[in-house]
Amino acid sequence: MNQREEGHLRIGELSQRTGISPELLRAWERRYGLLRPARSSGGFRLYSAADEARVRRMKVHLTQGVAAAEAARLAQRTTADESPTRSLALLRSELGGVLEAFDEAGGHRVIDVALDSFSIDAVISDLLVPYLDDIGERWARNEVTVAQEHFASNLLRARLLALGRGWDAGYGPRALLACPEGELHDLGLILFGVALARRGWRITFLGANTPLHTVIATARDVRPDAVVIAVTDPIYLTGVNDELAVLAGSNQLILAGRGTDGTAAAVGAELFDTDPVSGAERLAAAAP
Amino acid sequence: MNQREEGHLRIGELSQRTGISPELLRAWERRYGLLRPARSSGGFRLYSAADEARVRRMKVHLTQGVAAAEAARLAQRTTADESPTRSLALLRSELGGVLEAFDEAGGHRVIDVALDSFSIDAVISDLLVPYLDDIGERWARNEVTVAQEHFASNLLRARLLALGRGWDAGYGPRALLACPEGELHDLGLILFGVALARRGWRITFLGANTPLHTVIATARDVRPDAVVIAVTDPIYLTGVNDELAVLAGSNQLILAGRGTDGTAAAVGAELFDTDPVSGAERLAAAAP
Amino acid sequence: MNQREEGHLRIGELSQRTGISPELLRAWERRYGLLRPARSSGGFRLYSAADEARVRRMKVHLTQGVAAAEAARLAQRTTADESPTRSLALLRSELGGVLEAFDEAGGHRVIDVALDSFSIDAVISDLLVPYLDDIGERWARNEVTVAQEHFASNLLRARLLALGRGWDAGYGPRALLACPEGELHDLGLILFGVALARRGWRITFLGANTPLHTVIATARDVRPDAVVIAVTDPIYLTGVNDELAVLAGSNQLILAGRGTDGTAAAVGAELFDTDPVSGAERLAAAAP
DNA sequence: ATAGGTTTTGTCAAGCTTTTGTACAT
DNA sequence: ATGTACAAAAGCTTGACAAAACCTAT
Repeated sequence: MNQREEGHLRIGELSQRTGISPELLRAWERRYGLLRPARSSGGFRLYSAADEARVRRMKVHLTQGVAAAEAARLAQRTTADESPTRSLALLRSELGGVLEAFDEAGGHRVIDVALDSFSIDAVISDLLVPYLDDIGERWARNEVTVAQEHFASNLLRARLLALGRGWDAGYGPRALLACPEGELHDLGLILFGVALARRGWRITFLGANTPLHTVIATARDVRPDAVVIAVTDPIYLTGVNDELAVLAGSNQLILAGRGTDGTAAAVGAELFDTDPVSGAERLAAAAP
Repeated sequence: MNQREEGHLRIGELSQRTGISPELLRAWERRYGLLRPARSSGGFRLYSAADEARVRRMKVHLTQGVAAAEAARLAQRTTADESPTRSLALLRSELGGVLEAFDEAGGHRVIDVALDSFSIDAVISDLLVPYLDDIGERWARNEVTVAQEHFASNLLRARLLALGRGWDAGYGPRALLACPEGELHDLGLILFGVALARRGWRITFLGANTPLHTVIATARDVRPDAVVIAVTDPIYLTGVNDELAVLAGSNQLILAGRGTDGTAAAVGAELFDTDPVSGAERLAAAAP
Repeated sequence: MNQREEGHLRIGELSQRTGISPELLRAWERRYGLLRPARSSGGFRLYSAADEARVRRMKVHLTQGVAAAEAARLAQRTTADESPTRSLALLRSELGGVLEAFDEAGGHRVIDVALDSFSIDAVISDLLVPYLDDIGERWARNEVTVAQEHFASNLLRARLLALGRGWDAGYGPRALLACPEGELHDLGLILFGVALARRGWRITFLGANTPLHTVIATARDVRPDAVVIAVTDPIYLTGVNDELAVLAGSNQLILAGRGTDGTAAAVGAELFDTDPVSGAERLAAAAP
């Protein structure tokens, strides 16, 4: 919902659409704060679709005999808790249920609902990352088979890579993404890529199990603005400090994953050990 | 993008095509940067097809009452903004904007984004069906021209039939799909076919304006597990009760479309008056 | 170019045929270089059939309102790239070119073109399999970096998994697909899955690097009609004969990949060592 | 609800240049 | 056939204008 509230209407059009006079619309804004229009450079009010909806609700309440001040409160409140059908927490457990039963259609359905109701950032942070953490833990406790984990990963990977299609297009800065040799789990890296692409970066994706020397060569080739190396376990960074240092020498190098602080300090890389969305946000905020 | 990136039109021709005066086109360029034409060696403006599409989108927004400055912003955004995921509701209004501006590339782009981000079921239920309902209503209110409706229908039909490619193959039960004589709108039927094919059924598609005796003959031939007759208006079912009864006698017959309950009861058919995806789900759930 | 360079028309005749005055034809030649007639010994212009076609295209563009200078450019250009369909062989080298340059958009474009003009089976057999073989060989000869191979694989995997979306739905027999532990290349397996799904089978996909004991457990769970284990190298089948035998005991087991004949014979599995499409066809033909 | 001032936006005009079909002289 | 000339049509830029729509404050 961070998005640009669009469809900017001027007061005359809103008046026509809703049947409320401009004067009254201004009065409702002043008296009850019902509307909070943007302004044009010259000062004209510019209303969003949400504003229009609020006015309509206000009208409904008025015709039901509610007093204006109260009607305005109701009209606003409804906006606030216009909470999408199901919470992401709920969807997370649903996702686990269907994926671990090898139910492909069910998996896609849950993701459809999530993407339609929430921003991608939210879906990543509050559905996918928690679910992946969760399945990882349960796998460690032997509550989930490798097959279930594979099935879930493959479905999610397919879905996320489809979301990422075209992430190399545009004009923004470019990031080169890879997991080092041995590291086979690239879902976190994909999540990071999707979140970063949302912020206007272009992504060149090398994926799991990529020897660092080839990352170095590719970096020379595509000249990225940042190189991101992600691991799920610091073990995959043993013995590659030299190569990391080379990368850090000629690029902004980011190490993502828990337990990588030591290595990051040693080779002169930045450390990102939080969730993918925060990481993407942090990188984008410091953009060139 | 190898396509006619050019097709350079001069301002008079663009004016004729779009119905916007040359002066105004220049003003929009100067004031909002809506157009960025190339120039001939002598300084004449040379507009591309993308420019033309942008002008058309601008017009659409203007007729919807959006102020010129904002309309220009919206008209530009859809082309420029490759942003990955939006909600299906948002995509719906974008789809309307581009299709009603006769912007073919834009239409495909919106559908691409939708299919990348959501499953086909969701795209049908929450993007295409609502959009078709919407354009139907606005057509009834004379807010959309026949040409716009035709353009949109044809683009969507082509796209959906491509999705349906190969829907006759496989192992599942078979459905025979047709609209009766006089009924020219088969998009709903195609949507139903796509949703049903995704559930493993094989589809034999006869399409719009098919006399029922032809359907009867075909049903004898291919022996479908279900025959689906869809209409947008019950008027197309007048005077064919006998033929429908024949169909219902030897097949599972389904009538789809609002206002068909009377006929369905009279001839012994099942009534499906909800959206295509639910209908397909219902039929598939009751599978042989 | 060797073509009937003849048909030599003089300017009067060309004028009559095209309805363009001789003066104007000469003007177009002088001003835009639209025509490049041969000359008779006496200096008369002698036009070829290509010239005539160019004039006709020029006329078409003019009636569409394109300015003369631009119409001439278009009329000439269209001649040049009049290559409607490219062969899959040609597309293969294009695909290599773009993917190995880390050009994501280009990769998708090539695949779009291929899928637009050819069946999925053909695209698999004559574009993707040959390309993957090719890149494999060049990788072995160190002509391709690991990064290039990873980039290409990830893009193709994303695209193919998108094609496979929903492959678990329907009524057909079910196949359980996996690569054994250690085997990280699952693209061939995905190709097989796509080809099989096109034939009405349902797919449960476990993907690369899946220990066989978990495949056994999953097979008990989802009761597939066939289990497909694919490798790129028989080395990944060492030491798992017992588990394969268990699988073969309670399922139709298929081993896919070159060099697996020994193992297949030993454990009682079927051997598929041809391309994915033939394999899928063979399995589907012997369907329950 | 009105008054008095501002912004937005479509339109027009003046003076000059480019484009393009046709005509004419050699 | 060639080259030049020409004039109508179409465009360009700058600047300005006025009606409609909107603002705030009373």
